[in-house]
Amino acid sequence: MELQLVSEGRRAGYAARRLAEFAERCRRGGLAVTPQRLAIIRALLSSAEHPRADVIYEMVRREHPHISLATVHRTLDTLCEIGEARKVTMLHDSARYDGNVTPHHHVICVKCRRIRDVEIPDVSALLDACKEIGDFKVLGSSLEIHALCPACAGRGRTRRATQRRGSTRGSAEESRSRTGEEA
Amino acid sequence: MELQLVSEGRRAGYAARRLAEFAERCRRGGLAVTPQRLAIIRALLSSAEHPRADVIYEMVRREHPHISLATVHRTLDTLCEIGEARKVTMLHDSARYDGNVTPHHHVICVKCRRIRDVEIPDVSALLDACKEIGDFKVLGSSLEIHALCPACAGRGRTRRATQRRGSTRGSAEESRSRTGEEA
DNA sequence: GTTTAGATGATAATTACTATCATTCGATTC
DNA sequence: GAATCGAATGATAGTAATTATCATCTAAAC
Ligand SMILES: [Mn+2]
Ligand SMILES: [Mn+2]
Ligand SMILES: [Zn+2]
Ligand SMILES: [Zn+2]
Repeated sequence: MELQLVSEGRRAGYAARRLAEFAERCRRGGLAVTPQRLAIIRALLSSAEHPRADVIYEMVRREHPHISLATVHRTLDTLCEIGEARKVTMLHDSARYDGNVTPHHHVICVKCRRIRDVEIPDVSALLDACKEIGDFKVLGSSLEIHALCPACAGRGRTRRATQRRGSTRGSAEESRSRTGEEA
Repeated sequence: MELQLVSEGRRAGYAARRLAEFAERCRRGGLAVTPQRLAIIRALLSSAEHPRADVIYEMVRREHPHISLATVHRTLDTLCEIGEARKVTMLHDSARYDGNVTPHHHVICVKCRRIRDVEIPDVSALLDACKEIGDFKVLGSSLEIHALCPACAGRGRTRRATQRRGSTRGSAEESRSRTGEEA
């Protein structure tokens, strides 16, 4: 199979549609439509680069020279919470190490960040067969499956954590998941 | 298809084999076999948790109370460099945001961290059909395809960066990839 | 226009590394 | 087994990327 990058045209069309509906979606979600929020979502949607917060900051600063970097961080986080944006990986805040260097994939609990190995021959085969995508030379791949672990799925309304850095840390479940040891 | 977690038995067997060959592999790679390195790889291979550096530190400290956290960070990094360990994601050092909230996947350049969208219907279909893996309830997924972008693939021996946090930053290529703007 | 809950800006604090450097030690050589 | 020496380690300072705090401001409702 021949995999393709998403074209800039498709991306831009999608972005334009999202942007048009943004204010309405904010109001529906009970969020104020501020110039800062508009500028930030516009910057994010204008880029195919999956930018970092500091990059968004630099972009937005041209139109809003007084905006605070903290506002950019906060707003991007808020956008993720209301489903207007996402992070490319949910494991961006600290390195998780793996002694298994064979190709494999991971299930990650979105609440406690417990990670377990999965093997998915179909996906691995598909990707092994694919040596390039667009003009990128493929080296390998890793699938991150978002899930709820048994502990977090069972009566999950405790701690509707916002998944901010550290916001879920310190709970019994969390610390168990962070010991790194077998039961 | 019924996806399964990798069983603890299989994991432990693999870990035992890796550990047995570790000293030899170090020597072959020109690395000294120190008690700290042995303790760290043993801790990593004893866990199915994909632990963070601080978790490894706590585990190792029981046997080596004088070990430094810096040594743990350094050693884990070294282990990754010689292929004895890996990180679960290569995007762990800062958040990358995405305004495209439809399910899709990403190609990531391992050198400059440029990220582009990819759609892979086969993978998405496979995962959509799968509601649980072991006792984890699946919510979604995201495939991270490691690759070389056109810019980095063309005469790539410049900066054989060790992929440490920031070690590749500041290059022309890198800063271009971090502007988040279209050409 | 007034009210007010939520948003912002300035800035301090925190987390997770990363760099520096004096000291120690594993491996090789004798 | 002792000498040698460059790599490895520990202690600690420094940095980057958030995250928290709080006084001030403002969008939205009335
Ligand atoms: Mn793994
Ligand atoms: Mn994307
Ligand atoms: Zn969980
Ligand atoms: Zn690149």
